[in-house]
Amino acid sequence: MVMDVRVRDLRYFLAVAEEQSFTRAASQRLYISQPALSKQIRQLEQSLGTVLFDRDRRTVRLTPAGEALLLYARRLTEDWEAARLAVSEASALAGTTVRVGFQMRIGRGLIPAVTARMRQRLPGWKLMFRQVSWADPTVGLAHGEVDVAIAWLPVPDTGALSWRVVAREDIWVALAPRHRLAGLPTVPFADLVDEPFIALPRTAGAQRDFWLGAAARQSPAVITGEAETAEESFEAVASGLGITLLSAGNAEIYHRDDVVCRPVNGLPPSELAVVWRTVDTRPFVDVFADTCRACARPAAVAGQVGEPEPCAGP
Amino acid sequence: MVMDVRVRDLRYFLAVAEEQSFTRAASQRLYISQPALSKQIRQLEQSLGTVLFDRDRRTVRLTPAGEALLLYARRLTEDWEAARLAVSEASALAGTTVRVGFQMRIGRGLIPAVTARMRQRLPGWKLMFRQVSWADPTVGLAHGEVDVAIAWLPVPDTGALSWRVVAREDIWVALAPRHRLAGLPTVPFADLVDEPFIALPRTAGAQRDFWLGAAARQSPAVITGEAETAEESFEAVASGLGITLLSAGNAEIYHRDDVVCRPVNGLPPSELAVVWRTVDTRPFVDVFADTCRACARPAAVAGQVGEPEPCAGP
DNA sequence: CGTTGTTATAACCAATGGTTATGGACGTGC
DNA sequence: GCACGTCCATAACCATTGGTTATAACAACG
Repeated sequence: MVMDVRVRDLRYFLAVAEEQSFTRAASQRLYISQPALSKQIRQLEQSLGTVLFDRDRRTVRLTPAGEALLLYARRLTEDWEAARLAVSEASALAGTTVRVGFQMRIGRGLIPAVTARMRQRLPGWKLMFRQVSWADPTVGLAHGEVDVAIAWLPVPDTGALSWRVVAREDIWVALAPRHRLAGLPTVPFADLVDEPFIALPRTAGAQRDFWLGAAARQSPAVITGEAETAEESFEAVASGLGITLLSAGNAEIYHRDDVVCRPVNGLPPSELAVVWRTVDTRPFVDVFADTCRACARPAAVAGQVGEPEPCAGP
Repeated sequence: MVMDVRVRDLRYFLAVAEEQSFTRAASQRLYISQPALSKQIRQLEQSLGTVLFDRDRRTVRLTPAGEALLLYARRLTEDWEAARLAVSEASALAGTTVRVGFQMRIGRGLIPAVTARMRQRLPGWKLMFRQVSWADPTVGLAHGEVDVAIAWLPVPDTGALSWRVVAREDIWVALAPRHRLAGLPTVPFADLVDEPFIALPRTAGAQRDFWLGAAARQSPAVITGEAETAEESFEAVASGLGITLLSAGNAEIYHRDDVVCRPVNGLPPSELAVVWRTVDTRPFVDVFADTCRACARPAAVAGQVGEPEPCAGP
């Protein structure tokens, strides 16, 4: 029987070895419960066929077998870290993948069209999609988790990011079916200003404000919950905890029976854009952005020339 | 997010890289289904944030990132193998663990008694138990998987193994509840000779013969199934596929409602022994064997002086 | 056009990895 | 001696992961 260790098992082992305590290693280094750690170490011992720790009620000490594993555990975890770095570098240098960040489902036929176009313009390249939480307003661009992003504006307007609009849509509101406004065909935003809202995380910045309708407010919104993903947001709405704004297209894409979506009057439309780091001169980034724009609906891009526009935030 | 790879993931990756085919790697190298392999490689790619294989309907080729991982994957799998060997050697040399092999549950109060005694005689040592299949008549001793074993005789009588009897028990038979002999208080073996038996694996050798009642047979047994563990054997008996012999103590230990056990007349008793490699001079092996004998029931060891006795095999 | 071979995806179930609750052993302080 | 706190192990339970079979889509070939 070949026992295939997981680097995490080795991290667990190292934590216990260094802390000399299951409880402290679990709670202070690994952030798991003590029984989970006890169980994992026991399994590792059984797989290896030997005891790695001498357990005394007061102390946990490495056995000679445990000492032997200690050296290897350190080496293996370091080697794995080096492997990940090598893979990341090779990927970036060889450039066969475009990593695309997104916060909400893209839909709108955009990705199939872009994928087909990219296949012609950059043969052999692949698109890899990464969902990023609303907590990161740069949609993974700031820390290089992705190469490009498909994001709802506004994104941080510091000049670090550039974008082109690929869709423009009216604002809708998501309500619980029993909400007093659920029966209206259209909802004036004035009727929503005092409603409890489900907000984006604070770190979302201007995006949070936009989706609270800040452009049409004179005072802060009433916030009864925060959500990091659209899924979390809809769950909160369905439970009656609050309401949330969304684009018309997303009202359709995220349709569900336990949430009612209605058009809202009195708010500026929302815009979906392809976003990239301004300093990123890698050719595939341009190709991707151009391709997205070429695949966008004509009405969405009229009048937008790719320059950052003033933020409507408070 | 720290991604903790498992050596098995790397083995999967290496198999695909070398076969250049998911289907062949899955079925011929890894013995898993193709979709499972597809899913695991996809997950590895997502965790690393890059594509490792360019997939074409006809071929699977490594990307540059995949090539980078290839080197590390080989190194990590080799390092892990070296780690396991180092641990095994350290364990054996340092000697803080007695690995005890067994094929059937030991019971009979033996292990608690032995554990307590060993704690006094070898402070700091631990017992680690390994269940070994009936396919290995040496109960893990031949290949060094264990240091000592608690096994039902006969074990291979080549001189390589030594043993001391710790329990002696009459033979019982396990029958399906609806079996024609299930209602008898005691069953003569003559009534069982033509019954279909569940046998031990062929590789079990003399043990297989013993538990088919070879000592009282003139012709081969009728065998309708084989089992590698007691659990498998009982399942087959309960399903009506055949019958099996067992010791009196095990009839009690393995009691279950869907199997009837009855004493058998006409067969020599069975013997449970502590077994070790004759050439194994490590002191803890002697200590363990002595301790087992000291804890055995007096009636079991009368007349047994620890020498290998003639095998009753056919 | 039909057949074959390949990888991906879906639905489902088994196995693994986590949680909280509890137990037993030990040490310390009163 | 008793009460309490600390520590690791175990049990019961649930969520997540890893496997299966079935199926779909696509490309190549005859």
